[in-house]
Amino acid sequence: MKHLTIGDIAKLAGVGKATVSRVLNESGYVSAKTRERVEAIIAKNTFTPSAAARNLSRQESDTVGVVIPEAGNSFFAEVLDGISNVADTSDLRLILCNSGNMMERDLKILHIMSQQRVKGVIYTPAVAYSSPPNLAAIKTAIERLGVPLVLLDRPIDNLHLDGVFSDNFGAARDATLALIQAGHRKIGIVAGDPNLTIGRERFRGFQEALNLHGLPFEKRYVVKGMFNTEIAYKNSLKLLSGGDRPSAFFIANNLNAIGFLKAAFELKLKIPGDIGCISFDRLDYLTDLNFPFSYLDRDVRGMGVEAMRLLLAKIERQHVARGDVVFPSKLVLLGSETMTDLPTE
Amino acid sequence: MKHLTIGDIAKLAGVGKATVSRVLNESGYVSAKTRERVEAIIAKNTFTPSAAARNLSRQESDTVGVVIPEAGNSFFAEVLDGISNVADTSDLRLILCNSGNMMERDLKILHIMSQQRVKGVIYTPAVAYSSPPNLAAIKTAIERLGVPLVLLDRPIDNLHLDGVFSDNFGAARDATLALIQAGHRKIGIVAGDPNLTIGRERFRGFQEALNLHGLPFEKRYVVKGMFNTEIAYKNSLKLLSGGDRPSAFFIANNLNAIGFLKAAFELKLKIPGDIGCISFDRLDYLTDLNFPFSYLDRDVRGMGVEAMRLLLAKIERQHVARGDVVFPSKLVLLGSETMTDLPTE
DNA sequence: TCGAAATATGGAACCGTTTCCATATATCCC
DNA sequence: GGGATATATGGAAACGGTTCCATATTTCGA
Repeated sequence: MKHLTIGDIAKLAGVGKATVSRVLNESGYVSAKTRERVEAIIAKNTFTPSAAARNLSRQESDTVGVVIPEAGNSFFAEVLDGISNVADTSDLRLILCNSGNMMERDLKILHIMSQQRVKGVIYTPAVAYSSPPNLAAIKTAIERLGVPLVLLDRPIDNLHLDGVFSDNFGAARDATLALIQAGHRKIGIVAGDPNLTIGRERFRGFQEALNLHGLPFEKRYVVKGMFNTEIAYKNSLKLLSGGDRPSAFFIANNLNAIGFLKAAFELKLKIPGDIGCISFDRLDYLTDLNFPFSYLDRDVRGMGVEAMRLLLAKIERQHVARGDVVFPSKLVLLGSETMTDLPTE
Repeated sequence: MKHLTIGDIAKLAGVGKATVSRVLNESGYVSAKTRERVEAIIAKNTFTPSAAARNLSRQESDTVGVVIPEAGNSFFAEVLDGISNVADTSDLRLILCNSGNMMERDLKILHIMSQQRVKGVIYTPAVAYSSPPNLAAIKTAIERLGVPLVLLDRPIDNLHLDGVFSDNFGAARDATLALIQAGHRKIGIVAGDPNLTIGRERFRGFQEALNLHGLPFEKRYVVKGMFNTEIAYKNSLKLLSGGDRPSAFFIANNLNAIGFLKAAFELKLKIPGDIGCISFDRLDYLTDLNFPFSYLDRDVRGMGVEAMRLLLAKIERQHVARGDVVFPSKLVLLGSETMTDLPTE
């Protein structure tokens, strides 16, 4: 299955390659007669121009790179939906890479994107690159890329890059305040990944709320969830089945919430009643079903759309004013944060 | 940000372009001394070879295309996770396109894939292409593509193409039989999209089960779900709130199930008890939480992995024996299919 | 009617690789 | 030591487009 080339078409139409190129791109001068003849030949002969040749010649590609850490995570699926829709209307191709939350793959992927000469990259880093050598590595990888880059959801420590983020600190604080408001005094957290800034920020927000009310921070009420359902489940089970457990939890994300809920249900704990909770991000199907579970709501698909728009702006005007987009989180209280029993103290 | 070329490296190292190319690809003869010198130059100077140039020269690309109908659907997110992991280990790039279940975009996307000169395509069609003109259109689009193609989940009517599928008919039949087994006699269906073969097959399987037991097929017990949560919700609400409703439903997929459950919950119907049901595919978070909802289980991620493997096999040996892979569906009965009241007849 | 400007077209260089081929040198076996 | 063979290397021709430039023709205004 050999492909016809622009030269073949030119020969068939009895014109020069340049003319065929002009017809294809609707650029420059071409007489109506010639245009029609060339178009007829193309239609009859199944000609598909090679993107590689075009990209090489034009010294630019028609693709943007998308790097996500977990393709299976519904959060990123929804983000991707937003991204792909904007890409489609802008006639851009998407090269998708999945880091699996592994730093080494992250770095390798950026190198791949560079080889592909993408016009820009939307990037959710696998880790926060906190340690100096790692930071240096990611920094040079991004510099070598040499094209606009937009971070999505996760910042990189000590390296300011534009992106679409959330107010993780504030939202976590507000959620925790809502628990306090509801009467809880012994409050725990199903914490996220401390290797990620968003994990640490949500943790800080949680602590801040305790501070504001002079409540003590108890290390034993911290469940390591790691933004992972399985880990959150196991560790929640441990704390919840012990004698001394908090009356409420702030849960750092949706995956943690599922793990936590699984443990709670397994122990026949009632929510609310035995235990109150609020989680960061909605719980997909559960929320669709009006399951009375309180959460911090974000427009996830919108974040994808906005990331792509920001990237396009940066691609067009090479020096767009530095602008983070911070998406608001709206606290949606459906009852799971409440306390059935009055506080005992 | 100009990129260095192989020629620049060659000049710096005092060798020919061909030699640099040999070093990069570890092909042909290169003396150890020369190799080291070239590698040193490359390391020092940040050289990233252009994929476009390589592809053009080699007359083949390093990418495969993935066409999915809904990036936001968790089913495809999980499939994509499987696909991307295999692609990663095979050092292939993924070009992702999202048809949004629209036929026209489907066709346009295949054309894009052709321009990209992908090595192969994993393709979930937006529709079944049942009408002759549409069938002709998709047929020529695929022929023009001229590379191996693997269908995923959805066949194309009257055009046999290899792919990774499920036994939709048999699984739907067995699920419905399980409802009958549980004592139900008035059984409805929340049907899928009749524009899709999988929608029709699941419908047929449902009818077959009724037939096997001499139960009448009642058109008024059919809820049009269209594999869409919102539509399934609205139409379920209509039937469920009426006076004459079935005691059980076979639900054609996960999105339909969410819509159906939302309606049932809203009407305070208890499952099981007031109503029994089984759905095709698991309900993500709900299933994770051991929600007692019966479903037909498939290894979704595995389907993605298998599709990619099949594609790779076809790419390597151009004429791999025609082989569909049919993934089994396992019926997982957790109670929602049961009947609390004994049948009245 | 003439010259400038607009329109139309094709040749050829170029984009950055790979790969074929020719040539040169090193190695080896008898 | 000499011819066959293995090793090493670079020049040059692809690959399939785009675009600059030169040239030819047409249009148009004064």
